[in-house]
Amino acid sequence: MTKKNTPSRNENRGVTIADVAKAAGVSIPTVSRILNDKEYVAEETRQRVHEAIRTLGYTPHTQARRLRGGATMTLALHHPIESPHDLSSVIETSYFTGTAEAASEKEYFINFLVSQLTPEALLNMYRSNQIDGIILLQVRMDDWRVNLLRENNYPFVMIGRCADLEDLSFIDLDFETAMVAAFDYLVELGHRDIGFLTYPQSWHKTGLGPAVRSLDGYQHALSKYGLRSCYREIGLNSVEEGFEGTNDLFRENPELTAIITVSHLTAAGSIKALTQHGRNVPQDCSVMAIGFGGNFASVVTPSLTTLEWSPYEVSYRATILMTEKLANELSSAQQILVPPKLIVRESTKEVT
Amino acid sequence: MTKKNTPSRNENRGVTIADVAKAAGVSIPTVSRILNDKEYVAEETRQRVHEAIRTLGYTPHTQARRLRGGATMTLALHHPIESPHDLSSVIETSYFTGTAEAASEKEYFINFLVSQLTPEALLNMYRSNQIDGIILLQVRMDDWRVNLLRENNYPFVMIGRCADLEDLSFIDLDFETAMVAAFDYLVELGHRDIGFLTYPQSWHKTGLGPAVRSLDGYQHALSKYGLRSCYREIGLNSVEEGFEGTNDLFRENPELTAIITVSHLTAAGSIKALTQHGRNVPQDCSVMAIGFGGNFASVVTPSLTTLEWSPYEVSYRATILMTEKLANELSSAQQILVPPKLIVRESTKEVT
DNA sequence: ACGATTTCTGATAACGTTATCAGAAATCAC
DNA sequence: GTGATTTCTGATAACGTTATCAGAAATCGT
Repeated sequence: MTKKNTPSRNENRGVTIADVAKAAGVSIPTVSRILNDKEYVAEETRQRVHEAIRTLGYTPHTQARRLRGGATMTLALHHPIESPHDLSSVIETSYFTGTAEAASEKEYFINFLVSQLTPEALLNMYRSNQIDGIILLQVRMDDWRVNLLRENNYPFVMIGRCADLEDLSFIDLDFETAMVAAFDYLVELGHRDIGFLTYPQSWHKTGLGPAVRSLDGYQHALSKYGLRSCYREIGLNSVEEGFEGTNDLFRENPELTAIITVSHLTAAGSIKALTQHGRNVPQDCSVMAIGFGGNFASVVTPSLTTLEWSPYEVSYRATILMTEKLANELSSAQQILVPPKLIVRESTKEVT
Repeated sequence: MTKKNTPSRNENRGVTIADVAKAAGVSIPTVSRILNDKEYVAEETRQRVHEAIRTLGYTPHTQARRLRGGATMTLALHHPIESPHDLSSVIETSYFTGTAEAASEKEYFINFLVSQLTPEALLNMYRSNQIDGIILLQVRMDDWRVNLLRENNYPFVMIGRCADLEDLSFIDLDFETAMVAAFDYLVELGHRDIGFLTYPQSWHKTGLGPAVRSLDGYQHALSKYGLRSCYREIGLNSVEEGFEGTNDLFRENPELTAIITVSHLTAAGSIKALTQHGRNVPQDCSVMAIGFGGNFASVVTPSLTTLEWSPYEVSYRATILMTEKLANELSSAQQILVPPKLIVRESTKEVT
């Protein structure tokens, strides 16, 4: 077969359903029926075939099943990045594992797309039968992926929301509600002057990032409690932006007793800025961060009170949703909003 | 076909090679030959078939190709964890993307295994033709996965090293050499009393984690420069362990002017401990951390001088290695050692 | 005891591709 | 112009599975 000096890695071509059939003295379709738990098989035959399967160490050929079955049993998870190097956060680990775990439970395979993906390449994934469906990360208001897949009627599920989604399935975070919960907590502690350090309005408008709509939530909360608006937009998710944003906020609003920031790093910058101006956290000013549940919040001093969400949970549920959709188990589009949780740690405190 | 009220998502069953053949007025094998760039096809025919492919929007059926071709064109990346929730570091994002990118370039699919994997399940991945090969993360000295795959003669590649590996392919970090480089740098700055905060000896012995053999490197370096050994073992990778380990070190060795720690978090703990005892970093004591190239090193104050390695690069190269092995492009086992790089930031300084 | 049903089983034909062969057409050598 | 070679093409048979059908054996009702 192969050259003598390059030892073939497949001495035995693998045991097939035909081998099992022969060993058990039955026909191939009978073995197939037993493998797939179809009705109308004699108990005695079943025993004999299972025995043969065990002694031969037979396992069905996945590729053959997929070809015959007409489904690839494979999903993709797509992150819309420019370069794979841009993926440098623990969030992705969490997204990956959540998706992988759900897929594994549903006996699906999962393919992570981290390269630049053209519209043509995306369609090809379906057309060439590489995947049955796709889970889209970081969906924006106007997202070419959504438009394309919708037009072509290919199955997909979104993490995040886009415009015009009445018939689409998605899972997203409900920061609109969560911000009000955060205010419930802070107001209870006596805070009346609460600042917000957030992403630019344009990001909220286009729907970029998970904390989208937290600005809407902030404004709802203000009107609920009749408080004064006081927020500032920062550019990037970084310690520096948090530092400078906080300085800006306080220059014009020295009366603030609490700040909510849009990420952990920003919060770290806030604390740094406050400390430098002689305000201790949380004694002189409380800080609350929006963020995914990593361990960063506990590592910082003081540990951060957060409005937390879990990429693992979100991607897990999105993946289950995708499999249900493919199994036609959904009568209509599912739209799931997950409320982030308030986790109180050391960086918030009642007003003294 | 399907019920009227559940709109089938595959109105057209997909265009096949037969459709192309008919449209171009040739036989199916001819189309196949053109698709696979075989020799002996008339230029005129080729044109006509390509034209048909284009107008029909044909893409070859991946599953059919795999069945016929006898290869799954799929790899797995396995991380030996108890629960997927244990994967909570940015390292994994980097491992994932490196592997995914390499696989994509080589036109392989990649499957991330994050669930608990039994030996039986591992063998089944091969036997049921789900994968052609696997990339093992976190290989230990005595690793059941290696033993099992070796016995069964299934292709795999390791990230990390095990015992008795003369005929095995792996990629690992060369911390033995890197530690000497770190000493070259520190000694140049005038340091003679250099402490090391490292994992327990047992971890080094069993080969757990990427910084394995850094202890050997430390001892090589000491003997190269005739310096005194002074290290302490810590339990976990955490700020607290770094804090306490540093306190321990200094209690018995107050003359230390530099510390090398085994991770970023540990280094953060070290800095905290030193500062609390009135020693400023780097003026009074230098701190150097071993770590993967995330952005944490730059976020800390002072930013950390590190001995850095890239999980992206390591997994990328491991994946390429795996594909080469499967393509029989390797005449012998490849054993690659990647030297971590010394990145000088703010936490080290010459002795004054 | 007899036909009607229920259980069980095996031929056969797909799923969409590629490898192998052999035959037809074109080119070459002389 | 003839035979040998080179190009080109199409039947046919796989790869390993499952769906469909029809036939055989067992069970049932009366």
